Amino acid sequence: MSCETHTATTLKQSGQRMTPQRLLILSALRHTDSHLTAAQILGEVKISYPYLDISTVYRTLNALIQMRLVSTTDLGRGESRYEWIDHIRHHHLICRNCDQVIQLNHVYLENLGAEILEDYSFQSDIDHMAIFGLCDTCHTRKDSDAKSSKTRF
Amino acid sequence: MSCETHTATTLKQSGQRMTPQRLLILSALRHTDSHLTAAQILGEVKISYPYLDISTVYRTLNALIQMRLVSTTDLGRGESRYEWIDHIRHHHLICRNCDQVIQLNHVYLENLGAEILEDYSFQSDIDHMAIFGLCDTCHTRKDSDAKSSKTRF
DNA sequence: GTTGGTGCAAATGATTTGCAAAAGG
DNA sequence: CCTTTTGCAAATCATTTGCACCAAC
Repeated sequence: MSCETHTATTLKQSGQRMTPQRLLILSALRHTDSHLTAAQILGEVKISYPYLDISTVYRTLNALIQMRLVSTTDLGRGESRYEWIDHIRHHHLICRNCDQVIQLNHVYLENLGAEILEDYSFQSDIDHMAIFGLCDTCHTRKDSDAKSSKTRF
Repeated sequence: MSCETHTATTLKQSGQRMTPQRLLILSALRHTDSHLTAAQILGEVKISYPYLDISTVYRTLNALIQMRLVSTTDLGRGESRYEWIDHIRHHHLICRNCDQVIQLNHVYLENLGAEILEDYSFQSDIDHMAIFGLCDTCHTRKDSDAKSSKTRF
């Protein structure tokens, strides 16, 4: 409840309105511990409210992003994923072979932003990064394939 | 020349062919020091060979990516950019306000890959990352706007 | 009763695919 | 020759937009 109230207030401050559709989209985002695509959110909400349109999902998401209540991550392949900003700060390791997503603790990137700021005067959005690569399983498998497996890093 | 020969050899090893189209696409990628979108490559090559089709560009790029001769970076907004892997290893700081791109020296990410490998057994592709944020100019301007500017990092 | 939000349908823009003709090795 | 690559056109897929109607406040 507190969260909905908070969102409603933030919306109001931006001169926007709280609607049942927005409440449902918001709820879908909060009741998952992973990222969701716009299509997934649509599917989720349609269970209880079948009239929802995908365009409303996008419009709502963009509004929430503007207000910094939701974050987007582009996990490649042209599909963006959306996540409620409420969680512990974390990042993602995404296997480019099996698409597995591993959560990466924030400590690994803690200093990076500070260093970049100091040297480049650039304010990095290192809240929520996506790092691609190969997971252990896929890496091992590729090695045994004994192809031209150059070790990177 | 040496580069084209190298590419031709790599192609041959993968059971693929060297065609004039591929040579032109390759050349377009090598004669720029920045990233190019598929459309930009098409435009570039069309100057000398107007029959080239966008689908050929994509097919060629994917072949080159498979062979690890080209890298892709998704700079957001659904457009991928492609770059010849030949350069000094570097990364990009992209201002989400003015779209300015700053090159980031690789040293800043040197340890990250090693740490992640050690702790998560995940082989990161940290060859070429895109970090979003606000450049100095835009950050300063936003501050003076005196909005809800939370400092991140 | 304004103004902003919604659903619908159609547009957009990047990327992919089916297919017959053309070209590489 | 045999197989891959190409150009073209049409198909996808995610996302956006115009518009008339509807609902917050």
